[in-house]
Amino acid sequence: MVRGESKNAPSMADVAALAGVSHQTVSRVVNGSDAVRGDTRDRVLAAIEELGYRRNKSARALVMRRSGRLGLLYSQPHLYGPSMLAASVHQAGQKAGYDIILSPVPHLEAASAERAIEALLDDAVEAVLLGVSHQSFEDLVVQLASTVEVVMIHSDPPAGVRSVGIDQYAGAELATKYLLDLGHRTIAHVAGPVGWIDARQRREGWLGALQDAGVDRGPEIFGDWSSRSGYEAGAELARDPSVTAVFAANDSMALGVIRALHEAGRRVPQDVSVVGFDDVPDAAYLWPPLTTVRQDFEPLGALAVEVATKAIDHGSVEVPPLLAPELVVRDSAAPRSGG
Amino acid sequence: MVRGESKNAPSMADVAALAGVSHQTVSRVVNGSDAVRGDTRDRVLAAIEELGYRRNKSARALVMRRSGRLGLLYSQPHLYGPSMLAASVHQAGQKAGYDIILSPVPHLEAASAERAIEALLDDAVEAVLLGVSHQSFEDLVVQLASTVEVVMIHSDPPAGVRSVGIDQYAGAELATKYLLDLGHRTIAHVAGPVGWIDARQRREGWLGALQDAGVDRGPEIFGDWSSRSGYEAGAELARDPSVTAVFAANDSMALGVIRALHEAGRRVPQDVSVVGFDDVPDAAYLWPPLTTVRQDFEPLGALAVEVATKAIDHGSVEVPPLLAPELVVRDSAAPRSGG
DNA sequence: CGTCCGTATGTTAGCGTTCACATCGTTTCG
DNA sequence: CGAAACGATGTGAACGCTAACATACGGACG
Repeated sequence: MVRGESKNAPSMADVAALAGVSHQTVSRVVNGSDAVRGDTRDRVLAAIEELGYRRNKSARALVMRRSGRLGLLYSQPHLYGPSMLAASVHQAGQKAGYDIILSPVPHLEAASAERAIEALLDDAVEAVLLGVSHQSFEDLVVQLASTVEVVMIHSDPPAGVRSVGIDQYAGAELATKYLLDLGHRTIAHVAGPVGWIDARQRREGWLGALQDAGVDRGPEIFGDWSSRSGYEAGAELARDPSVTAVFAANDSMALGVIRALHEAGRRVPQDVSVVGFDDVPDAAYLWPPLTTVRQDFEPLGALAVEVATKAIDHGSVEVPPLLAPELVVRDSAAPRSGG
Repeated sequence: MVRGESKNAPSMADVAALAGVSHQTVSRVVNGSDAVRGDTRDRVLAAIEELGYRRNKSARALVMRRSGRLGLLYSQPHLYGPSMLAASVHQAGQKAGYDIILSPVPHLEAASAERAIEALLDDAVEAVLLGVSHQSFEDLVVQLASTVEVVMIHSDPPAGVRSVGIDQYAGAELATKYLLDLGHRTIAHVAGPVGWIDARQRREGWLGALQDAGVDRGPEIFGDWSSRSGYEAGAELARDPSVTAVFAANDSMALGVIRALHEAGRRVPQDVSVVGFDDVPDAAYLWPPLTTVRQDFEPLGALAVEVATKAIDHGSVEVPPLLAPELVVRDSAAPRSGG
């Protein structure tokens, strides 16, 4: 911007003066009231155009006592899932006429999350969407909910909390049953870190499917969502010849497992089958292409915004059914050989 | 939030009444003025605490004629780079006392980008950071810059435009020289799509390094950043036995290339070396681990915010030097065999 | 033909904050 | 010891908007 060029932004009064009407008429036009005669409206519109008028949201928020803003807190912005969630919430929010404040918290310490929530509250958001499905938030939510509308994005919400989610348990079950159907009987699990709800749900889905099939649980190793941790888990699992299949709690860890298996000379999928979770865009082009469980974040974000806006408007505590994930079969899992 | 529970949020006047002072004194305390006696300040602070008072940003913005907000427009929110950029800008902004409005545009059509910018302008951002290094923005920027401060995040900015960036040319040069040093003489390039500045710069870096070495340019194929397009390019390249090295313009495409090479029976790196760009977190755990060019988004975001705030405060048009990327050597590239 | 009503528009107040200035008590110093 | 200076606090107005009410103008109706 060239220095000194900008005069003060035009206000309704300026538009009104130019159009030869009162500021209230301008307000009516801007807000689409039908109590304005056609030619008056046209004059006002022309004045708005000429001055480049833009309604001042701060003034509006002040007098209406509503910010028109929704906040989304999300962790792990370096991962595909959270980023997509953010994008889809943003898009859905725009469509619903809300401004969305995206608040990524890179490292999930209680302190930084709480600071981020404070910032959101300072911004007077009308609802907080919590895209942080970590245990440490379950207490926080209750207290937060007394201040502002809250929607958790969560597959296993505490009772009475507004939430939306994708069914992580069902997804894990899908993956595990698939491996079972392929004839595998020792299916290891590389779990997400303790404390993460999705990690817990995926682990329980794995456990549940095994139990339903009457199959003993395979070894399990806890990772931290990173491919590095998957690699380390894979190296350990590779030493156990009874393991013919691995279900990893996300695609990154699955990819680390695959590398470790390669290095140990165990072929995927001929010797060991691997299934991931998420279906990141690259999953289909790994070597071998990764069989995984797809979650679709588009409808999730839209649903979250919908629930939030309903909560704001009617105060309803609606918990829509969990969205269903989907198994995407590719080459990284195959029938158990030599069985 | 329990319906009907909330009274109106407390205002300065409420705090003032409780503390037995005027609203102006409360204002002074909240803004850290030193012209308040210690015991008065304590009384005010206590009242703030008791009422859970929060300063109303809208009212403040209205009277100060400043929103205290910075907007970041970024495309490709599904990719690692843009997401990290967003996170780092957000963090740096917070630290600098600005609210950051993150505006991801999923599909880069002119219409949606322009709508996103309008939204940012409606939010009265004091500066727009443009994390969209696409050609189609170069015209837009000029016009936008007459309205609001603009900072491009861009490795090859138009003259006179405030910008920050990572040196894409240098990164590509690094990668190509490395392959050259390894003895490769036919180095193919899988380029990013036409129109993207980073794609252009990386391609030119490849070209430049070859030229400097007096080596003929290898085949080049244009992808679209996706692993799918990398796969398709790789399949084509695999048919050309003279190609012993491939430099892909990002890690996703590199990974697609590797899969295609695998499928064609050409070993990586024994038969063909592959180098990517970005150093996404999974790159180190692919099979084989990917040699790539790392860009660090942390300092980039911080720099962008710094330039923006300086522009707001002093109107300076500063263009700091491009940040240097770094070659990360892993296993996917090796000396040319049989040479 | 005067009254009533509906439609289009204008007027006033107030949202919660900051800024500029006014006030008041207390110290300082000739 | 009185005036000046300073430090702490208060008062009033204004930012740009919307809500509520007031007004003006016309046509319908008895």
